[in-house]
Amino acid sequence: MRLSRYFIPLLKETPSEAQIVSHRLMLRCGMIRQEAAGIYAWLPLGYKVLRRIEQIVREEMDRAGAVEILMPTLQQSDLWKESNRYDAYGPEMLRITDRHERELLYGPTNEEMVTEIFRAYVKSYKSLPLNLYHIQWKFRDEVRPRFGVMRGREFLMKDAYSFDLDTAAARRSYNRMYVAYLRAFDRMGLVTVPMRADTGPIGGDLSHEFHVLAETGESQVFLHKDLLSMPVPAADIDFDGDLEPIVQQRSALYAATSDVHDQARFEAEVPEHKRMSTRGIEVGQIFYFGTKYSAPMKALVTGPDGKDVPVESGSYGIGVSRLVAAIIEASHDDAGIIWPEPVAPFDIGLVNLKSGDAKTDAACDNLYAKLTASGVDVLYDDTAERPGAKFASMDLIGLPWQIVVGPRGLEKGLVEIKNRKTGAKEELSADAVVNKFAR
RNA sequence: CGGAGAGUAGCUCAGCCUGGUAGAGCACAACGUUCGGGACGUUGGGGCCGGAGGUUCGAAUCCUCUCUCUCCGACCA
Repeated sequence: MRLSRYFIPLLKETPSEAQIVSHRLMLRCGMIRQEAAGIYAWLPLGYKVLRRIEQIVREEMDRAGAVEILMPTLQQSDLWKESNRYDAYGPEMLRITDRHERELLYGPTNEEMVTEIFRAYVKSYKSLPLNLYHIQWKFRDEVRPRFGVMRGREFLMKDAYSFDLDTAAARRSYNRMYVAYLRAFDRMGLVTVPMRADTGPIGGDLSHEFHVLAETGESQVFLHKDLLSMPVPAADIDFDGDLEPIVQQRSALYAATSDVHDQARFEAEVPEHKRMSTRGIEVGQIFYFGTKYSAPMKALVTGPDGKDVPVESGSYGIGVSRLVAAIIEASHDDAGIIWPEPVAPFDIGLVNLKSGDAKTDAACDNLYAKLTASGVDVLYDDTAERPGAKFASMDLIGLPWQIVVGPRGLEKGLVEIKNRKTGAKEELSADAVVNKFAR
């Protein structure tokens, strides 16, 4: 993409509303624009990152055997009355009345709707296990939205719902999501720790929150340090196999949010030099809640014994839009964002140091064409800005690599490549650069 | 929902106390000089001062109401 034809409204100054680094950087990079409290428009750069994160989540859900659907943002109140949550959910639920005076709501979550879909079609244990998920905008009318997309009212969430005949099978479904989450977050360059957690208003018996450790996190967390260096299951992990050991390996080590933290147990179980207390950003949560919805909503399946039983369920959320901010919190420096390669909005930034100079333009255009043709996503700064400004902008945007092309290097037939994370620079011929990055 | 604060140019803010025809820096446009880590000069465009009412000869400024946003606390992917 040529910068001169793109839309990245960079800001030199920090808008006054931004309190945390990710919010500040997202605004300065022109990734998002606030349209109302906790409601954001996603500008091209932000939207690209959002989609890349979404795609990783999708791939890992699919790998774990979940099936993607798309449910609407608006729901009728009837279903929520069936589960008795219409009143229980309170003012956080945005309620809307249509022209026929029907009560609608902007979905804060989808247990009811997915259960309705399930019960309409699935009657036999032979159709199980089943896991349906979607990636859709949610709305929760938070009293106090803040920190940009970290705590917006409208947010993009992946929510999956598992259906099983009995608790043992439900546990296996839960484990599949547990492992899928470890993999998805790892692919985004994040170190996350699953923590035993409160089940909150959604309810249930078994729940883990996945936290990214960061100073600006909203939750206080306590954990065994070894959890930070646990191996993440590889892509060829057998999701039909026994995943319990993977879950147990982590569950054996103490990790809890302040809601369920037990200081005495923490000190008893974790040797002092392994204790860690810090802040965490919750980027995912998984629940097993049994028949909480299937029983009142009569989502029954017939078992091998011919008897109808309410289906055993769990729900599994990932805050996709929150992850954009969480990744920035976890990966930045004074100059700007440092994108992990898998979620970077572009693979490479190409800086033309002397736009308008025939030789430099030709060299850049040539590099840009070759890299693009070989599948590399390049942001090509072909503007007439001064070099200093271009470097600052590129560092702010934080693409993993920068290629710098100027007359001085071209005299020697070389261009410079710089790694954003390490700052390491190297001079190479244009052909060598193409070879290095071509897919 | 309790407490605190802010709405003036695209952004950051001054002006308000003590009413008198709206300002700065950055950004934007033109020209010139520049150009390897956020250049400089000259000129120019841009704001019914969040909205409504009131006081006054006169309101960004004083009063009342209202809307929006931000921060601190209790709740949440």
